[in-house]
Amino acid sequence: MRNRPIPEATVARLPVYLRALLEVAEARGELTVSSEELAGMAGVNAAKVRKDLSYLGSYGTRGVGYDVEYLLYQITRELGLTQDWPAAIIGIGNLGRALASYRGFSERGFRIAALFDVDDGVVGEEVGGIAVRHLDELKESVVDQGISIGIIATPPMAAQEVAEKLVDAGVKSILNFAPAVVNVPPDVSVRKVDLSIELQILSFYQQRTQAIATAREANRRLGVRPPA
Amino acid sequence: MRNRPIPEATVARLPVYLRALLEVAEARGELTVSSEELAGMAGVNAAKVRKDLSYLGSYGTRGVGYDVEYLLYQITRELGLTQDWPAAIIGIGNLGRALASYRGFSERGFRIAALFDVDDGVVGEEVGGIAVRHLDELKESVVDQGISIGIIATPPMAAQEVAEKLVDAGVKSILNFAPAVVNVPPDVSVRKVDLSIELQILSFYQQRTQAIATAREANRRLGVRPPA
DNA sequence: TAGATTGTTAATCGATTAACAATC
DNA sequence: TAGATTGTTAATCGATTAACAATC
Repeated sequence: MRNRPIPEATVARLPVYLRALLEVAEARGELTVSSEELAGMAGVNAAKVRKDLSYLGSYGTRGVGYDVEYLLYQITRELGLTQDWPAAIIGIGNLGRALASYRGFSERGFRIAALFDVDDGVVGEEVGGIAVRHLDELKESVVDQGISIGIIATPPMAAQEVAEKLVDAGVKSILNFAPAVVNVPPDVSVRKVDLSIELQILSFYQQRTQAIATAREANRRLGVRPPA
Repeated sequence: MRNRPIPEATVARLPVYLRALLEVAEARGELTVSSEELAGMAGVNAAKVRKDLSYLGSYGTRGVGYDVEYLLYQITRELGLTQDWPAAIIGIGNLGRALASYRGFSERGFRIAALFDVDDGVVGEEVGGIAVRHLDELKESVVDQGISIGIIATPPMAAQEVAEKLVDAGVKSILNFAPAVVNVPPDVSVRKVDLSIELQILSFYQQRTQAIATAREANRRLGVRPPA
């Protein structure tokens, strides 16, 4: 099934399959991989893997599996990773610094091309081999360096303003680490990573787990047996 | 509607409403807030807000809206944020350090209670006011300090082993920053934050945006008019 | 009462999954 | 051919949304 828009849920899993395939390719020996194996590595079930991959086209062989190299290439291409998307980080605080020196980005083919801040104590400093520039130079830098991804690592108050500057400079993809919702035109993609929210969601499930454990303990004391 | 399990999608949005409500409460003046306002701040639609909040119980007043303070309390309680869930970070590299000194956690009520690494060059060092201990002391520390959340910030190779140690120590909630899938028993919750995967997904949408722009440009040149 | 806004229903949409025919 | 595994169908499930009666 070609040329149908790929579901969002599938897009979100493609990078997971990609990583699993890279692992298989590294381990060598195996030239093909089954949906069952891939599912195990990705932590999903095999039907989902096959359905997801079917959106890219019919790249498997019945009775055999998927050619590792070929599938790697197809997913890489589908995700747009064959192209260079230089990124800029705005807000060079603790988090911005960690992101700027995060090895994982360059390993996965993403190039941090510029850093920005508004604090004169930070502007000019070199972080991870790149000099921090003033936010006022954002637009110029985006155009000159062909930056296509903006990574917001500012305090929440500044996030919306920075997002607007990025949009004004022509950036169409934003990764937002600031604990704030930013509003952008519909042709701009924003993904939000909020560390505190992740912990808060975890807190909910932790509480639930504990409630279950407490109930079980109460039942045990009362001599209630759980259903077989 | 009480005592129905709250949908996962709703749980994931509660922290967003919480943040919006905190903003409203800070701005004062307004003692109540409508689903419409809340939706605007959270970046969702009003029907979703009302549906989500209805899972917590009927805490709104028709024709008036939601009492800000009361709703704040209910969401806080529902998420388990009235309790103390001490967290430990394992892997004190760049990311681990950033997380250890991340203000957002303490602001949102999460306490980083312990840090662990296996590198003798790092063990003993103090990061964000806490001495890094050796991973071998994990279990002891988890029990002594009542740690209930484990934050994995190790290289991918170590992630599974660390997850098992956490589970063995009795931890039921794990936040995994390592670019690897970890397998845990079904009673343990894992949330995964993968910075590279976020960028890869963004790359897909960036590519799509660009493809659309290119197609539009081609149409323009050919004199094709978009449908009104 | 008139206006505002919730809580809930029901329709719709999208994602998941088991099952199996197709086919290597 | 027999065994293995894909690709696709169809059933099911869960999430979203518009609409509106209930009610402040």
